Amino acid sequence: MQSSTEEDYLKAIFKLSTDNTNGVSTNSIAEELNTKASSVSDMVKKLSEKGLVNYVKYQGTNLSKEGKMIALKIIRKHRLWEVFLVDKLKFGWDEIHDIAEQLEHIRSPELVDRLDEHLGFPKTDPHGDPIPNKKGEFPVQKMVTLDKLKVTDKGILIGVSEDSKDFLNYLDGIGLQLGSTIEVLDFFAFDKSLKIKVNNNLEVTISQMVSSNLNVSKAKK
Amino acid sequence: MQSSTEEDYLKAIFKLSTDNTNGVSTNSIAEELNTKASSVSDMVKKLSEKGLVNYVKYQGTNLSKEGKMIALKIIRKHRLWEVFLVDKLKFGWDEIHDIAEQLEHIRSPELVDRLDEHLGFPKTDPHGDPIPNKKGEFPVQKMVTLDKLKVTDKGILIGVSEDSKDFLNYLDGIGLQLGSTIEVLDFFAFDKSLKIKVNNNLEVTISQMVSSNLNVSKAKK
DNA sequence: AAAGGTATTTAGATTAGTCTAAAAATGTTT
DNA sequence: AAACATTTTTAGACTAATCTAAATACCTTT
Repeated sequence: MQSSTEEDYLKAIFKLSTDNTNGVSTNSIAEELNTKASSVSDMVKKLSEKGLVNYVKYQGTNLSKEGKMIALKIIRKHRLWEVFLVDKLKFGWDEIHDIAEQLEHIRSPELVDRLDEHLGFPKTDPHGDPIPNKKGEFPVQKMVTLDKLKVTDKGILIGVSEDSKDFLNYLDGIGLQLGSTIEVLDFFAFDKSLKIKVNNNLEVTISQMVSSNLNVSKAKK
Repeated sequence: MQSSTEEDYLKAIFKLSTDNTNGVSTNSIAEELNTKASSVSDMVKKLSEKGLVNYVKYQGTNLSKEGKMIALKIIRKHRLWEVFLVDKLKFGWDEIHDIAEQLEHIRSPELVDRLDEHLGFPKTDPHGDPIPNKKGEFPVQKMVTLDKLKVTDKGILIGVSEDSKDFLNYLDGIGLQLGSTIEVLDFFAFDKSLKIKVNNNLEVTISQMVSSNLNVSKAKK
C-alpha cells in the first residue's frame, strides 16, 4: 500500500509524462509538487525500490506499469469526485480542485465504483477531462477542429494550427489557452460562426476562420 | 489548524467524556485509538499547549471549549458522510464506518454545509446517532421508554429500568446492548407487543413488559 | 578538452507521530 | 504507613517526509 504522498508523486509524474520519450526530470516534479529537488530524489528512489517507477540516476523517472495504474486510479477518483461536487452539490467548476485533491486519496474501491454508478457513469469531469474506467482505460479521445463540433458539445483545446502572433494574441484575449474547456453554445449557419463558452465562464462568438484552426479533443458525453 | 491525528484524539476524548465528572484516563484513550499510553501522553501534552484540552499530569484529560467544538465538527462530518453513503450510494449500514472515518477529515466548511443540504438536513445518521448542527449543537434527544414509540420510529437503547440477571440475559439473547439501534416495525394492539428490528439486523417481537423497561433516545427524523 | 553553469544527488538536520523500556507517581492492600 | 500493583510519564530510538547546504554529474560553450 502506498501513502498519499507517494500517490501525489505518481500523479505528478503521470501528468508530466505527456512526451514519454525520455524520463521526467527531478526539477519538474519538484516544481509540480511545490517541493525541493532533494525531496524528489529521495522519493523517486523509494518509489523505484517499490517497483512503481523506473528511475536511473541523472536520467529522470518514468512510471512502471503498476505505477501508471495507481496514477490512473487516483485520477479516476479525482475526476469522479469533481463531477459529484458540481453535479450533486452545485459547486462552481472553479471551487472544486482543492476538495477533490483531498477526496482522491480516500481508500475504498467499493466507494469509487458506487460513486461512478451514482453519477451515471460520466465520461468526463467538469473541466472536460476524460475519466478513466475501472481498468484505468481512457475513453478514446478524437482530436477534431472546433468547427466540427455540434451545439452542446464540449471539448478541450489541445492545439492550434495557425500560430501567428496576432492569432495567439486574439486567443489570449478571449481567455483561450491550451487546456481550456470550450462548450459550443450556438451555431450560426449564415457565416458558420460559433458562440462558445470558454472555461465555463466567458461567452464569445468566433468566426469559422478561427474555429477551424483550433484543435480540440472532443469530450464524449 | 490541527492534523488528522489530533482530530482523532479529540474525537476519542469526546467519546470517552460521557461521565464528565473527572478527566479521561490516558489508558482509555490509548485503547480507544489502538495506540500506546506513552503516545497519548505526548499528544495530550501537545493538545494542551494548543489549548484544545485541559490536562493535568496523572489526572486525565478534558476537552476545552474549543477542543469540544472541533470534536463536534468531526462528528458532524462523519455522520453526514454516513448518511450519504447509505442514502445515496446504497451502502449497508455496517460497511460505512471505515470510509466515513476517512471522509470526516476532509477540510472544507463549504463542503459540509452543501452535503448537509444535499441530504435534506438529516437529524440522525444511519445508526440513529444525532448529527450536530453547524454550531455543534445536538438536536435535543428525548429519553422515552420504548413502548412510547410509534411504528417506523427509531431509537437508541440508552438505559434499562429493570436490571435482573434474567432480564439482561434476555436482552443479550436478542442482541440488545446499550447503544443498539431499535426500529419499531409493528405494533400489536391486543397485547401491546412490538415487533422491532435490532441493529438493522435481527427482527424480534417483545412484550410490553419488556418495551416499557427499555429507555431509548428517540431519533428525530 | 577545459571552464562554467545547471541539474541532480548526497549528507545531515528537523518535525510529527509512534514505539519500547525504564522511572515516577498514584492507588490499594495489608 | 509500608509494600505491592497499576497507571502514567519520561527518555531515547525509529520512520516518513521534508529541508538546507555541499558535493557530484552532466551539458554547453569556448
